[in-house]
Amino acid sequence: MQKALLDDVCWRNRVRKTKYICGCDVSYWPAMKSIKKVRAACAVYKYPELEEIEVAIYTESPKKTFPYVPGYLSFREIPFLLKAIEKLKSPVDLFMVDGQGRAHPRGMGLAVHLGLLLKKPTIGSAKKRLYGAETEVAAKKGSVSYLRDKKGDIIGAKLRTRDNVKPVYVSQGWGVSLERAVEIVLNSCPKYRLPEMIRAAHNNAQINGGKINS
DNA sequence: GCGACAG
DNA sequence: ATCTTGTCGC
Repeated sequence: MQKALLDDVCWRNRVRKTKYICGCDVSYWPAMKSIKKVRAACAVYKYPELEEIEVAIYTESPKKTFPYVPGYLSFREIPFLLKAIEKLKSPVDLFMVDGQGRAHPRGMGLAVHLGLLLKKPTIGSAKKRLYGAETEVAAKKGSVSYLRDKKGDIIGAKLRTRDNVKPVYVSQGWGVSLERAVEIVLNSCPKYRLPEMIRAAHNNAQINGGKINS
């Protein structure tokens, strides 16, 4: 399915106005075996001011969830993400997800798949590498190095969003150039390692603030 | 066969 | 991903 969907992907930049960016994330409880609750959250932020405009949350107690399998995260999280996204009332120009986009074994990471379904520009911002050859990136905020596939083509970027802090992996989703994606992610990290809208989505998706109870 | 492996 | 606990740097 991922290989087939790749034909519909637009790597060209077709984004002009990015006044409203929505960060998305999903949390599970418990995390490992027999998941009882899943919560997806979306946080719309005004860009580049980074002011929160709206938050939408969707919670469910699914009988069964698609397992986490590296390379197939889309099938596990997209169903929940769509539920939270459809609750949004405010307009969104671009979606940012916590995961890879083009930097994926088949070029079909979560961000790309979601963009195809929504027909909206998307960007993938991940905390760890999934695929691609990487090189060191300078310690200064704003520094970039690139992720390449086996052919040597660039499929993503390793971006330092804070001085001396572990970099984030940025890659194209749908309809956004890598250059633009890197620029947007960097402008969304004024004080923390991760983009503000993703941090907000992550926080709102938390089911038990770090405790085993409730 | 072995190592890697988003969340 | 989630949970726990401790340490290091600005």
